[in-house]
Amino acid sequence: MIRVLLADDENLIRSALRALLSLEDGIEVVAEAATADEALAMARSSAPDVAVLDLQLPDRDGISLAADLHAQVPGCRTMIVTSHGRPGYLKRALAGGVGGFLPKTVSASVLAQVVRTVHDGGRYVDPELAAEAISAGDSPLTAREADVLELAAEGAPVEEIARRAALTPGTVRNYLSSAASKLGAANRHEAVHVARRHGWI
Amino acid sequence: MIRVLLADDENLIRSALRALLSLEDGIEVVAEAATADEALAMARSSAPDVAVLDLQLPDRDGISLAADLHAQVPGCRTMIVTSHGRPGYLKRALAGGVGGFLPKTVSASVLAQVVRTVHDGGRYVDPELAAEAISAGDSPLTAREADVLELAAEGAPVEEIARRAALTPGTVRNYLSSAASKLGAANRHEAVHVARRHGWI
DNA sequence: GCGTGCCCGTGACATTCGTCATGGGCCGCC
DNA sequence: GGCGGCCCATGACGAATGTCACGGGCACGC
Repeated sequence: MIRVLLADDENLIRSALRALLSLEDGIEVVAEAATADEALAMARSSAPDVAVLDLQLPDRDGISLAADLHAQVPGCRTMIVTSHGRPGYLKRALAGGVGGFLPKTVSASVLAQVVRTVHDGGRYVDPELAAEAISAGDSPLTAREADVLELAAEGAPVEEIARRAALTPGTVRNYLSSAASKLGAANRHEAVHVARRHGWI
Repeated sequence: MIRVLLADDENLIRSALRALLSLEDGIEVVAEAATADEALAMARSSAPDVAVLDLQLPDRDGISLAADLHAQVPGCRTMIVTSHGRPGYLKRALAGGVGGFLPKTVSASVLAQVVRTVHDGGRYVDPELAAEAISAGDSPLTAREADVLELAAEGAPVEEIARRAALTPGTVRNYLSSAASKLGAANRHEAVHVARRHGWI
Protein backbone atom coordinates (compact mmCIF):
# COMPACT_ATOMS: atom_id res chain seq x y z
CA MET A 1 0.00 0.00 0.00
CA ILE A 2 1.41 3.36 -1.05
CA ARG A 3 0.82 5.98 1.64
CA VAL A 4 0.23 9.40 0.12
CA LEU A 5 0.25 12.93 1.54
CA LEU A 6 -1.61 15.67 -0.32
CA ALA A 7 -0.68 19.35 -0.06
CA ASP A 8 -2.85 21.89 -1.85
CA ASP A 9 -4.48 25.02 -0.56
CA GLU A 10 -7.66 24.36 -2.48
CA ASN A 11 -9.91 22.23 -0.38
CA LEU A 12 -11.95 21.19 -3.39
CA ILE A 13 -8.93 19.93 -5.27
CA ARG A 14 -7.58 18.17 -2.25
CA SER A 15 -10.68 16.22 -1.42
CA ALA A 16 -11.16 15.56 -5.10
CA LEU A 17 -7.66 14.14 -5.42
CA ARG A 18 -8.28 12.08 -2.35
CA ALA A 19 -11.43 10.70 -3.92
CA LEU A 20 -9.62 9.87 -7.15
CA LEU A 21 -6.61 8.26 -5.58
CA SER A 22 -8.70 6.28 -3.12
CA LEU A 23 -10.35 4.56 -6.06
CA GLU A 24 -6.98 3.17 -7.10
CA ASP A 25 -5.76 -0.14 -5.82
CA GLY A 26 -2.75 0.04 -3.56
CA ILE A 27 -2.94 3.78 -2.90
CA GLU A 28 -4.05 5.29 0.36
CA VAL A 29 -4.22 8.97 1.25
CA VAL A 30 -2.98 9.30 4.82
CA ALA A 31 -2.76 13.07 5.22
CA GLU A 32 -3.96 16.33 3.72
CA ALA A 33 -2.44 19.75 4.23
CA ALA A 34 -3.36 23.23 3.02
CA THR A 35 -0.01 24.89 3.68
CA ALA A 36 3.64 23.96 3.44
CA ASP A 37 4.21 24.14 7.18
CA GLU A 38 1.21 21.96 7.82
CA ALA A 39 2.43 19.48 5.24
CA LEU A 40 5.85 19.29 6.83
CA ALA A 41 4.42 18.66 10.29
CA MET A 42 2.05 16.01 9.00
CA ALA A 43 4.74 14.31 6.99
CA ARG A 44 6.90 14.02 10.08
CA SER A 45 4.17 12.34 12.06
CA SER A 46 2.66 10.15 9.37
CA ALA A 47 5.77 9.38 7.29
CA PRO A 48 4.10 9.05 3.87
CA ASP A 49 5.73 7.24 0.96
CA VAL A 50 4.84 9.86 -1.60
CA ALA A 51 3.96 13.54 -1.18
CA VAL A 52 1.83 15.11 -3.90
CA LEU A 53 2.45 18.85 -3.69
CA ASP A 54 0.90 21.84 -5.36
CA LEU A 55 3.51 24.11 -6.86
CA GLN A 56 2.12 27.17 -5.15
CA LEU A 57 1.16 26.91 -1.52
CA PRO A 58 0.09 29.98 0.46
CA ASP A 59 3.28 30.17 2.53
CA ARG A 60 5.93 29.13 0.02
CA ASP A 61 6.37 27.07 -3.09
CA GLY A 62 6.23 23.31 -3.43
CA ILE A 63 9.84 23.02 -4.52
CA SER A 64 11.31 24.30 -1.30
CA LEU A 65 8.80 22.22 0.61
CA ALA A 66 9.99 19.16 -1.31
CA ALA A 67 13.57 19.91 -0.30
CA ASP A 68 12.55 20.08 3.36
CA LEU A 69 10.64 16.85 3.08
CA HIS A 70 13.63 15.07 1.59
CA ALA A 71 15.80 16.32 4.42
CA GLN A 72 13.45 15.70 7.30
CA VAL A 73 11.33 12.75 6.25
CA PRO A 74 13.51 9.84 5.17
CA GLY A 75 11.97 7.63 2.52
CA CYS A 76 9.44 10.21 1.44
CA ARG A 77 9.44 10.82 -2.29
CA THR A 78 7.85 13.88 -3.81
CA MET A 79 5.96 14.93 -6.88
CA ILE A 80 4.49 18.25 -7.94
CA VAL A 81 1.25 19.11 -9.69
CA THR A 82 0.62 22.59 -10.95
CA SER A 83 -1.77 24.74 -12.92
CA HIS A 84 0.96 26.81 -14.51
CA GLY A 85 3.62 24.74 -16.19
CA ARG A 86 6.46 27.21 -16.31
CA PRO A 87 9.63 25.61 -17.69
CA GLY A 88 11.92 27.17 -15.08
CA TYR A 89 10.06 25.60 -12.21
CA LEU A 90 10.37 22.18 -13.75
CA LYS A 91 14.11 22.54 -13.94
CA ARG A 92 14.38 23.75 -10.37
CA ALA A 93 12.13 20.98 -9.17
CA LEU A 94 14.15 18.28 -10.86
CA ALA A 95 17.35 19.75 -9.46
CA GLY A 96 15.73 19.60 -6.02
CA GLY A 97 15.15 15.86 -6.30
CA VAL A 98 11.45 15.94 -7.12
CA GLY A 99 10.36 12.70 -8.74
CA GLY A 100 7.35 13.82 -10.74
CA PHE A 101 6.13 17.01 -12.33
CA LEU A 102 2.66 17.23 -13.83
CA PRO A 103 0.23 19.88 -15.00
CA LYS A 104 -3.27 19.61 -13.60
CA THR A 105 -4.51 19.00 -17.10
CA VAL A 106 -3.49 15.33 -16.95
CA SER A 107 -6.04 12.62 -16.43
CA ALA A 108 -6.64 10.85 -13.16
CA SER A 109 -5.23 7.59 -14.41
CA VAL A 110 -1.96 9.25 -15.35
CA LEU A 111 -1.78 10.78 -11.91
CA ALA A 112 -2.19 7.42 -10.22
CA GLN A 113 0.35 5.86 -12.52
CA VAL A 114 2.87 8.56 -11.73
CA VAL A 115 2.32 8.13 -8.01
CA ARG A 116 3.30 4.48 -8.46
CA THR A 117 6.28 5.33 -10.64
CA VAL A 118 7.58 7.88 -8.17
CA HIS A 119 7.05 5.49 -5.31
CA ASP A 120 9.25 2.96 -7.07
CA GLY A 121 12.01 5.52 -7.31
CA GLY A 122 11.27 6.39 -10.91
CA ARG A 123 10.84 9.80 -12.44
CA TYR A 124 8.14 11.24 -14.62
CA VAL A 125 7.69 14.62 -16.16
CA ASP A 126 4.87 15.62 -18.44
CA PRO A 127 6.14 15.32 -22.05
CA GLU A 128 4.71 18.64 -23.10
CA LEU A 129 6.28 20.42 -20.16
CA ALA A 130 9.57 18.72 -20.85
CA ALA A 131 9.49 19.88 -24.45
CA GLU A 132 8.78 23.42 -23.34
CA ALA A 133 11.60 23.32 -20.85
CA ILE A 134 14.06 22.12 -23.44
CA SER A 135 13.04 24.70 -26.00
CA ALA A 136 13.00 27.45 -23.41
CA GLY A 137 16.43 26.56 -22.17
CA ASP A 138 18.16 27.95 -19.15
CA SER A 139 17.55 31.34 -17.75
CA PRO A 140 19.95 33.82 -19.35
CA LEU A 141 19.77 35.99 -16.27
CA THR A 142 22.47 36.20 -13.65
CA ALA A 143 21.49 35.77 -10.01
CA ARG A 144 21.39 39.47 -9.29
CA GLU A 145 19.53 40.29 -12.46
CA ALA A 146 16.84 37.84 -11.48
CA ASP A 147 16.72 39.26 -7.94
CA VAL A 148 16.30 42.79 -9.13
CA LEU A 149 13.78 41.84 -11.76
CA GLU A 150 11.72 40.08 -9.15
CA LEU A 151 11.65 43.20 -7.04
CA ALA A 152 10.60 45.16 -10.10
CA ALA A 153 7.66 42.83 -10.63
CA GLU A 154 5.24 44.86 -8.55
CA GLY A 155 5.87 48.02 -10.47
CA ALA A 156 7.95 49.73 -7.83
CA PRO A 157 10.13 52.63 -8.98
CA VAL A 158 13.85 52.10 -9.31
CA GLU A 159 14.65 53.88 -6.11
CA GLU A 160 12.55 51.55 -3.99
CA ILE A 161 14.02 48.53 -5.69
CA ALA A 162 17.45 49.92 -4.92
CA ARG A 163 16.59 50.27 -1.24
CA ARG A 164 15.13 46.80 -1.01
CA ALA A 165 18.08 45.26 -2.79
CA ALA A 166 20.61 47.40 -0.93
CA LEU A 167 21.98 48.70 -4.22
CA THR A 168 22.55 52.02 -5.90
CA PRO A 169 19.76 53.17 -8.20
CA GLY A 170 22.27 53.32 -11.01
CA THR A 171 23.24 49.71 -10.52
CA VAL A 172 19.61 48.67 -10.45
CA ARG A 173 19.04 50.37 -13.76
CA ASN A 174 22.04 48.66 -15.24
CA TYR A 175 20.80 45.26 -14.14
CA LEU A 176 17.29 45.90 -15.36
CA SER A 177 18.59 47.17 -18.63
CA SER A 178 20.76 44.15 -19.20
CA ALA A 179 17.99 41.80 -18.12
CA ALA A 180 15.56 43.44 -20.51
CA SER A 181 17.95 43.20 -23.41
CA LYS A 182 18.70 39.55 -22.66
CA LEU A 183 14.98 38.82 -22.65
CA GLY A 184 14.31 40.80 -25.78
CA ALA A 185 12.04 43.20 -23.93
CA ALA A 186 11.63 46.89 -24.60
CA ASN A 187 11.49 47.76 -20.90
CA ARG A 188 11.68 46.14 -17.51
CA HIS A 189 7.96 45.61 -17.22
CA GLU A 190 7.82 43.62 -20.38
CA ALA A 191 10.90 41.81 -19.13
CA VAL A 192 9.01 40.84 -16.00
CA HIS A 193 6.28 39.31 -18.12
CA VAL A 194 8.72 37.35 -20.24
CA ALA A 195 10.65 36.07 -17.24
CA ARG A 196 7.42 35.11 -15.48
CA ARG A 197 6.20 33.19 -18.48
CA HIS A 198 9.38 31.17 -18.51
CA GLY A 199 9.41 30.61 -14.77
CA TRP A 200 12.73 32.39 -14.39
CA ILE A 201 11.57 34.60 -11.56
CA MET B 1 -31.91 14.35 -10.65
CA ILE B 2 -29.85 17.49 -11.20
CA ARG B 3 -27.98 17.33 -14.48
CA VAL B 4 -24.62 19.10 -14.24
CA LEU B 5 -22.12 20.34 -16.83
CA LEU B 6 -18.51 20.89 -15.79
CA ALA B 7 -16.19 23.33 -17.55
CA ASP B 8 -12.58 23.51 -16.42
CA ASP B 9 -9.41 23.28 -18.44
CA GLU B 10 -7.70 21.12 -15.86
CA ASN B 11 -8.51 17.52 -16.54
CA LEU B 12 -7.56 16.50 -13.03
CA ILE B 13 -9.93 18.97 -11.44
CA ARG B 14 -12.69 18.08 -13.81
CA SER B 15 -12.60 14.36 -13.24
CA ALA B 16 -12.14 15.00 -9.56
CA LEU B 17 -15.21 17.19 -9.42
CA ARG B 18 -17.08 14.56 -11.34
CA ALA B 19 -16.06 11.98 -8.79
CA LEU B 20 -17.11 14.18 -5.91
CA LEU B 21 -20.45 15.21 -7.34
CA SER B 22 -21.28 11.69 -8.43
CA LEU B 23 -21.09 10.60 -4.83
CA GLU B 24 -23.93 12.96 -4.03
CA ASP B 25 -27.52 11.83 -4.21
CA GLY B 26 -29.57 13.49 -6.90
CA ILE B 27 -26.65 14.92 -8.82
CA GLU B 28 -25.46 13.61 -12.14
CA VAL B 29 -22.61 14.95 -14.26
CA VAL B 30 -23.77 14.80 -17.86
CA ALA B 31 -21.00 16.70 -19.65
CA GLU B 32 -17.42 17.88 -19.26
CA ALA B 33 -15.69 20.58 -21.25
CA ALA B 34 -12.18 21.99 -21.27
CA THR B 35 -12.95 25.22 -23.11
CA ALA B 36 -15.76 27.75 -23.25
CA ASP B 37 -16.68 26.90 -26.83
CA GLU B 38 -16.78 23.24 -26.04
CA ALA B 39 -18.95 23.93 -23.01
CA LEU B 40 -21.39 25.97 -25.06
CA ALA B 41 -21.72 23.26 -27.68
CA MET B 42 -22.19 20.57 -25.08
CA ALA B 43 -24.72 22.59 -23.15
CA ARG B 44 -26.80 23.03 -26.26
CA SER B 45 -26.94 19.34 -26.92
CA SER B 46 -27.28 18.05 -23.39
CA ALA B 47 -29.27 20.88 -21.80
CA PRO B 48 -27.89 20.65 -18.26
CA ASP B 49 -29.69 22.10 -15.24
CA VAL B 50 -26.59 23.61 -13.72
CA ALA B 51 -23.25 24.57 -15.29
CA VAL B 52 -20.25 24.63 -12.97
CA LEU B 53 -17.69 26.88 -14.65
CA ASP B 54 -14.10 27.73 -13.93
CA LEU B 55 -13.53 31.47 -13.89
CA GLN B 56 -10.66 31.25 -16.30
CA LEU B 57 -11.01 29.04 -19.33
CA PRO B 58 -8.37 28.96 -22.06
CA ASP B 59 -10.47 30.82 -24.62
CA ARG B 60 -12.34 33.33 -22.47
CA ASP B 61 -13.62 33.82 -18.96
CA GLY B 62 -16.42 31.99 -17.24
CA ILE B 63 -18.54 35.10 -16.84
CA SER B 64 -19.01 35.70 -20.53
CA LEU B 65 -19.58 32.00 -21.02
CA ALA B 66 -22.31 32.14 -18.39
CA ALA B 67 -23.99 34.98 -20.26
CA ASP B 68 -23.97 32.93 -23.45
CA LEU B 69 -25.37 29.93 -21.65
CA HIS B 70 -28.23 31.97 -20.22
CA ALA B 71 -29.03 33.28 -23.66
CA GLN B 72 -28.72 30.05 -25.61
CA VAL B 73 -29.64 27.30 -23.18
CA PRO B 74 -32.97 28.00 -21.52
CA GLY B 75 -33.32 26.67 -18.01
CA CYS B 76 -29.60 26.33 -17.49
CA ARG B 77 -28.38 27.98 -14.31
CA THR B 78 -24.74 28.76 -13.77
CA MET B 79 -22.20 28.89 -10.98
CA ILE B 80 -18.52 29.76 -10.97
CA VAL B 81 -15.62 28.26 -9.07
CA THR B 82 -12.25 29.92 -9.06
CA SER B 83 -8.78 29.81 -7.60
CA HIS B 84 -8.43 33.57 -7.43
CA GLY B 85 -11.27 35.29 -5.68
CA ARG B 86 -11.00 38.79 -7.02
CA PRO B 87 -13.81 41.00 -5.76
CA GLY B 88 -14.45 42.65 -9.13
CA TYR B 89 -15.15 39.35 -10.81
CA LEU B 90 -17.73 38.46 -8.23
CA LYS B 91 -19.59 41.66 -8.89
CA ARG B 92 -19.49 41.18 -12.63
CA ALA B 93 -20.58 37.58 -12.29
CA LEU B 94 -23.57 38.48 -10.16
CA ALA B 95 -24.53 41.23 -12.56
CA GLY B 96 -24.39 38.62 -15.32
CA GLY B 97 -26.93 36.43 -13.60
CA VAL B 98 -24.56 33.83 -12.19
CA GLY B 99 -26.16 31.95 -9.31
CA GLY B 100 -23.13 30.86 -7.32
CA PHE B 101 -19.59 32.06 -6.82
CA LEU B 102 -17.11 29.96 -4.86
CA PRO B 103 -13.37 29.76 -4.30
CA LYS B 104 -11.83 26.35 -4.83
CA THR B 105 -10.91 26.33 -1.18
CA VAL B 106 -14.41 25.28 -0.17
CA SER B 107 -15.18 21.73 0.85
CA ALA B 108 -16.87 19.20 -1.37
CA SER B 109 -20.04 19.17 0.70
CA VAL B 110 -20.43 22.92 0.32
CA LEU B 111 -20.01 22.56 -3.41
CA ALA B 112 -22.75 19.97 -3.64
CA GLN B 113 -25.00 22.07 -1.46
CA VAL B 114 -24.49 25.09 -3.65
CA VAL B 115 -25.26 23.08 -6.77
CA ARG B 116 -28.60 22.24 -5.20
CA THR B 117 -29.24 25.80 -4.11
CA VAL B 118 -28.47 27.18 -7.53
CA HIS B 119 -30.61 24.54 -9.16
CA ASP B 120 -33.55 25.69 -7.04
CA GLY B 121 -33.06 29.21 -8.29
CA GLY B 122 -31.23 30.38 -5.18
CA ARG B 123 -27.99 32.25 -4.98
CA TYR B 124 -24.87 31.63 -2.99
CA VAL B 125 -21.62 33.49 -2.74
CA ASP B 126 -18.76 32.58 -0.48
CA PRO B 127 -19.02 34.74 2.66
CA GLU B 128 -15.34 35.63 2.66
CA LEU B 129 -15.45 36.69 -0.96
CA ALA B 130 -18.58 38.69 -0.31
CA ALA B 131 -16.90 40.50 2.56
CA GLU B 132 -13.92 41.29 0.38
CA ALA B 133 -16.14 42.57 -2.38
CA ILE B 134 -18.01 44.85 -0.02
CA SER B 135 -14.89 46.24 1.56
CA ALA B 136 -13.19 46.65 -1.81
CA GLY B 137 -16.18 48.46 -3.20
CA ASP B 138 -16.70 49.48 -6.76
CA SER B 139 -13.97 50.23 -9.18
CA PRO B 140 -13.09 53.91 -9.02
CA LEU B 141 -11.96 53.78 -12.63
CA THR B 142 -13.95 55.12 -15.53
CA ALA B 143 -14.51 52.84 -18.52
CA ARG B 144 -11.72 54.35 -20.56
CA GLU B 145 -9.30 54.39 -17.68
CA ALA B 146 -9.87 50.69 -17.20
CA ASP B 147 -9.47 50.06 -20.93
CA VAL B 148 -6.21 51.89 -21.13
CA LEU B 149 -4.89 50.35 -17.95
CA GLU B 150 -5.63 46.93 -19.33
CA LEU B 151 -3.62 47.66 -22.42
CA ALA B 152 -0.81 48.86 -20.20
CA ALA B 153 -0.81 45.56 -18.33
CA GLU B 154 1.75 43.89 -20.55
CA GLY B 155 4.31 46.61 -20.13
CA ALA B 156 3.81 48.17 -23.53
CA PRO B 157 5.07 51.73 -24.00
CA VAL B 158 2.56 54.55 -24.11
CA GLU B 159 2.77 54.94 -27.84
CA GLU B 160 1.70 51.38 -28.51
CA ILE B 161 -1.15 51.70 -26.06
CA ALA B 162 -2.21 54.82 -27.86
CA ARG B 163 -2.26 53.02 -31.20
CA ARG B 164 -4.18 50.07 -29.85
CA ALA B 165 -6.71 52.30 -28.14
CA ALA B 166 -6.91 54.70 -31.07
CA LEU B 167 -5.96 57.59 -28.80
CA THR B 168 -3.34 60.28 -28.62
CA PRO B 169 -0.29 59.45 -26.49
CA GLY B 170 -1.04 62.51 -24.41
CA THR B 171 -4.54 61.32 -23.66
CA VAL B 172 -3.25 57.92 -22.72
CA ARG B 173 -0.86 59.46 -20.26
CA ASN B 174 -3.63 61.51 -18.76
CA TYR B 175 -5.79 58.45 -18.25
CA LEU B 176 -2.98 56.43 -16.82
CA SER B 177 -2.02 59.22 -14.53
CA SER B 178 -5.53 59.64 -13.22
CA ALA B 179 -5.99 55.90 -12.86
CA ALA B 180 -2.76 55.62 -10.89
CA SER B 181 -3.71 58.42 -8.57
CA LYS B 182 -7.16 56.94 -7.99
CA LEU B 183 -5.58 53.63 -7.10
CA GLY B 184 -2.95 55.17 -4.87
CA ALA B 185 -0.18 53.90 -7.10
CA ALA B 186 3.08 55.65 -7.84
CA ASN B 187 3.06 54.66 -11.51
CA ARG B 188 0.96 52.80 -14.01
CA HIS B 189 2.65 49.49 -13.43
CA GLU B 190 1.84 49.52 -9.78
CA ALA B 191 -1.64 50.63 -10.76
CA VAL B 192 -1.97 47.55 -12.94
CA HIS B 193 -1.11 45.36 -9.97
CA VAL B 194 -3.59 47.06 -7.69
CA ALA B 195 -6.37 46.90 -10.26
CA ARG B 196 -5.61 43.25 -10.97
CA ARG B 197 -5.74 42.38 -7.32
CA HIS B 198 -9.18 43.91 -7.05
CA GLY B 199 -10.43 42.35 -10.25
CA TRP B 200 -11.07 45.73 -11.80
CA ILE B 201 -9.30 44.91 -15.04
C1' DG C 1 -30.79 75.71 -19.37
C1' DC C 2 -27.08 74.79 -16.42
C1' DG C 3 -24.00 72.20 -13.77
C1' DT C 4 -21.43 67.91 -13.60
C1' DG C 5 -18.87 64.18 -15.16
C1' DC C 6 -16.81 61.66 -18.70
C1' DC C 7 -14.34 61.69 -23.16
C1' DC C 8 -10.49 63.42 -25.90
C1' DG C 9 -7.01 66.50 -26.96
C1' DT C 10 -2.81 69.95 -26.51
C1' DG C 11 1.27 71.95 -24.51
C1' DA C 12 4.84 72.39 -21.16
C1' DC C 13 7.56 70.92 -17.35
C1' DA C 14 10.09 68.00 -14.00
C1' DT C 15 11.12 63.45 -13.04
C1' DT C 16 12.14 58.87 -14.03
C1' DC C 17 13.98 55.47 -17.02
C1' DG C 18 16.91 53.23 -20.60
C1' DT C 19 21.43 53.23 -22.48
C1' DC C 20 26.23 53.62 -22.84
C1' DA C 21 31.01 54.17 -21.40
C1' DT C 22 33.97 53.34 -17.80
C1' DG C 23 36.11 51.61 -13.70
C1' DG C 24 37.44 48.63 -9.58
C1' DG C 25 37.07 44.34 -6.80
C1' DC C 26 36.35 39.49 -6.68
C1' DC C 27 36.40 34.72 -8.17
C1' DG C 28 37.32 30.68 -11.06
C1' DC C 29 39.67 28.66 -14.99
C1' DC C 30 43.20 27.75 -18.32
C1' DG D 1 49.53 35.21 -14.10
C1' DG D 2 46.23 36.56 -17.53
C1' DC D 3 41.44 36.21 -19.02
C1' DG D 4 36.66 36.30 -18.53
C1' DG D 5 32.50 36.73 -16.02
C1' DC D 6 29.90 38.56 -12.39
C1' DC D 7 29.13 42.21 -8.89
C1' DC D 8 28.80 47.06 -7.83
C1' DA D 9 29.28 51.74 -8.79
C1' DT D 10 29.49 56.51 -11.23
C1' DG D 11 28.31 59.95 -14.62
C1' DA D 12 25.96 61.63 -18.49
C1' DC D 13 22.68 61.80 -22.33
C1' DG D 14 18.31 61.29 -24.68
C1' DA D 15 13.89 59.25 -24.47
C1' DA D 16 9.86 57.93 -22.02
C1' DT D 17 6.87 59.01 -18.40
C1' DG D 18 4.15 61.51 -14.75
C1' DT D 19 1.96 65.79 -13.71
C1' DC D 20 -0.47 69.95 -14.31
C1' DA D 21 -3.28 73.42 -16.58
C1' DC D 22 -6.32 74.10 -19.93
C1' DG D 23 -9.61 73.57 -23.76
C1' DG D 24 -13.91 71.70 -26.37
C1' DG D 25 -17.64 68.23 -27.19
C1' DC D 26 -21.17 65.30 -25.38
C1' DA D 27 -24.65 63.12 -22.35
C1' DC D 28 -27.24 63.18 -18.17
C1' DG D 29 -29.97 64.89 -14.34
C1' DC D 30 -31.99 68.67 -11.84
